[in-house]
Amino acid sequence: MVDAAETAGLGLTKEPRTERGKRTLRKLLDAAAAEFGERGYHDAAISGITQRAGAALGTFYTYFDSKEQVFRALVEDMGRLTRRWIAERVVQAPDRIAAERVGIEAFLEFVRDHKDLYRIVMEAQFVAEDAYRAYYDSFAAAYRENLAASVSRGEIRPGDDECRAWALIGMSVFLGMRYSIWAEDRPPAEVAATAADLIARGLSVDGAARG
Amino acid sequence: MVDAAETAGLGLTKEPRTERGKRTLRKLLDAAAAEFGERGYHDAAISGITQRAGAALGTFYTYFDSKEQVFRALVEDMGRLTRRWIAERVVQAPDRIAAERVGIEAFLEFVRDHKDLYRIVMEAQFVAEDAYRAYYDSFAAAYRENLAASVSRGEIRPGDDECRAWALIGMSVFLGMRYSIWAEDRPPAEVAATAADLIARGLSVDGAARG
DNA sequence: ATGAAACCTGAGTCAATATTCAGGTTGTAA
DNA sequence: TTACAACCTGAATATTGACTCAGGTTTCAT
Repeated sequence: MVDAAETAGLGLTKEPRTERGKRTLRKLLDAAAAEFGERGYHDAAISGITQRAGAALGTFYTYFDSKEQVFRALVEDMGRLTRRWIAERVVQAPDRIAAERVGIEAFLEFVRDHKDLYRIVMEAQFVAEDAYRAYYDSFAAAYRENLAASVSRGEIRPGDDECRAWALIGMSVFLGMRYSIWAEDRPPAEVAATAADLIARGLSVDGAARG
Repeated sequence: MVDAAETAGLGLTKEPRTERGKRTLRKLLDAAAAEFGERGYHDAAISGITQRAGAALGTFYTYFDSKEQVFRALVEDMGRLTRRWIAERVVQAPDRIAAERVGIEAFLEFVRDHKDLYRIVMEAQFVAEDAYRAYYDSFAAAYRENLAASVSRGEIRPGDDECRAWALIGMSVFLGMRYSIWAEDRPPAEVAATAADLIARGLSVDGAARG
C-alpha cells in the first residue's frame, strides 16, 4: 500500500486540490499497486486499476498521463519506503556486522509485507530501466558509504567497497526473492543469521585462509 | 546466439525435416534472441523477428506455436549454455574457495558475451515465471550440492547450504548486472577477486569475529 | 446561497500486432 | 522426371487495450 498521508513527490503532473481528489488519487495508487503486482505491467489494464479503485476509466487520466507514469511513481515510492524502513532499524546496530544482520532481516520482512510493490520494482528493469537503476544506484551508494565508514572505524577489513556493496545487495535481493516472494518457508531471522555469518566470516574454516 | 548445431530439446512442437528447414529455424532462433534482447518481450514483434531472419511472417508459425513458446525455448537454451560454460571452468579449481572465484569470473565473462540471452533470462521472471524458477532452482540445487561436498571435505565451515547457495547466486547475478550488462567498467577478474575474498573471509577484521 | 473550478463518467477512437490461411515454391525419394 | 511432403509467403483477420472527450456532478471559497 502507498502511504496514505503522502502523494507528493511521486512525479505526478496533476496534484488533487480537494479532499475528494486526494482520496481518489490514493485509491488509484493502491489499486495500481495491486493490479501491477498481481498481473505484471503488460497484463495490467487501466480498466483493471479503475475497477479496483471503484472509479471510472477516465478518472485515471485526471491524475496520470500514462500507464508508465503511474508505474514509475510506484517504483519511486517503493524506494523511499524501503530505505526508510531499513535505515530506521539499522541505525540501532552497534557495528557494521550487526547492521548487516539487522538490515537483511528488515529487508526480508519488508518484502513479505510489500510483495506487490516489490514485484513492481523488479519488473521496472524492463519497463522503466532508468527508474530501476536509480533505485539500486541509490542503495549501492549508501551501502558503499557505510562500508567505507566502517573500514575507517576499523570494524571491517578494507576492500573494494563498490563491488562489495553490489555483491551484498545481490545477496539480499535473491534471499528476498526466494524466502519472501516465492515461499515463506524460513523465518527471516534464520535466513538473515546465515547470511550475516557468511558476510562476517566467509566460508573459510579459519580466518587465515587464502582465497 | 543459439548454438548452431543444436535445436533439439528446446521444447519445440515442429522440428524441421530438411536442411533448409533447419537453417530457417536457426535463423529464427537467433533473430528472436536479438529481438527479445534488444526490445524486451512485449515490445518485441514477431514481424521484427522474421524481418531480422529474412523470412516471411507466417514462417515463424511453421516452427513455433506462439511468441511465448520461442521465448521459453531461449530461456532453456540459456540455462544449458550457462551451466556448461561455468562447469567446464570450475572443475579445474583445486578447492571450493578457488572455485568461487573462477565461477564468478566465468559467469561475468559469459554474461558479457551473451547480453541478449541474459536479459531474456531476467525478463522470464515476468513472462514465464516457471521457466525462470526452474533456471535458478537448478543452479541453487547444484550449488548446494557443491557446498555440502566441500563441507564434508573440510574445505569450508558447515552452515545452511541452501541459504548460502541463494545468497551466493544473488551476489553473482547482481555483479553480472552491474559489471557486465550496465557497464563494463571493471575487468571480470578484478570483480571476481573482490567477491571471492568476501566469500572466503567475510568482512571481519579477524577470523574470530562474531556476527 | 452560488458559481467557477475541480472532479468524475464511460462510450468511442485508434493503433498495434499476434495469429491464421489459402495458395505458391522447393526439396527429395523413387 | 514426377509427385508428394515440406516449406514459405504475406495479406487479411480479430482482438486488445491505451487514451480522448464532451458533458454531467460535486466541492468550497466567498
